Amino acid sequence: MRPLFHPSIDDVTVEGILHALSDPVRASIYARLAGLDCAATCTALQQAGDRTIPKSSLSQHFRVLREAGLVRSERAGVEMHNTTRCAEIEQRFPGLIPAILNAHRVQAADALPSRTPGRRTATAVVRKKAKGR
Amino acid sequence: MRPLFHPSIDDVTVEGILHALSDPVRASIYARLAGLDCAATCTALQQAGDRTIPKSSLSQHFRVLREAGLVRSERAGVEMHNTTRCAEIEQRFPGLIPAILNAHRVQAADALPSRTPGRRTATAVVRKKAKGR
DNA sequence: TGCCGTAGTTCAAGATATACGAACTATGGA
DNA sequence: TCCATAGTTCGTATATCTTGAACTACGGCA
Repeated sequence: MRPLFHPSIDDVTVEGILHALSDPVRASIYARLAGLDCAATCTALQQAGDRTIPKSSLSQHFRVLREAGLVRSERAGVEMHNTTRCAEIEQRFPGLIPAILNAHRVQAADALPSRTPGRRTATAVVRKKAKGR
Repeated sequence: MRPLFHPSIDDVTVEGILHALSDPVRASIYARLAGLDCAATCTALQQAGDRTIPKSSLSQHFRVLREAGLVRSERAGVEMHNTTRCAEIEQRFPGLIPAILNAHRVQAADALPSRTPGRRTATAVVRKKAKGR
């Protein structure tokens, strides 16, 4: 089993962060982790919205978050303790993470009243509309 | 030729925006467009860093930006006039775009002094490091 | 009106990345 | 030593991205 890789804060890129958080599952995981004031195990964050993420996918998602520099994962006995690296990132890219988390909140608040279910990315929506090309 | 699709501002998603801007080429295009106070044609933005983007790729990139709700494209004679939809997005997701653009600036300023060339996403960097697994 | 040049789009196929079940590893008890 | 739990890695099916080649749309000019 490869040891977990955490990039130095100087190697963290905007592209990496945006890519990591452009996935609804990862964004949800990260938002919940950021809302906590303590570490969380992977399985504690296995529910995204209405569905349960398979273990293998969950592991990949955590790897992406970790390699983007967004979370720090440390083995603690049989489980894994995940924490955000908010403070470090705030120092390097001031305001970025709060703005993204806030935007996610706005969108979630927006979607609820009309019961719009599982909105996907703009691209996905368009693809669906334009299917019969 | 399909008419150009622009999502209503209410259909614009955070995921779509982050995904669109998580690509270095698109981020560069968008940043330069946002820095302008007038419309720009596609070819005017064809240089990204040191390389020239092929026309077909450029077209795809503009489609992604457009469908994410980030830019508005209007045909003007033989060419295309592209403008950002900053104001609309600022209203829906306050602070998001400025934070991202600022982060890109920080990163660019960071990379120059040490002449670090064409940094890729964190994932790509890691993949390279871990190639001989 | 027909023809040409320019700007951009669409198509197709190869490269690359993602999702997830099955098999595996690491750790802590009993 | 054996088992259960938490997570990782592998393999493969699927989706997305990149880009050259072919195409469309428009304007200008003879």
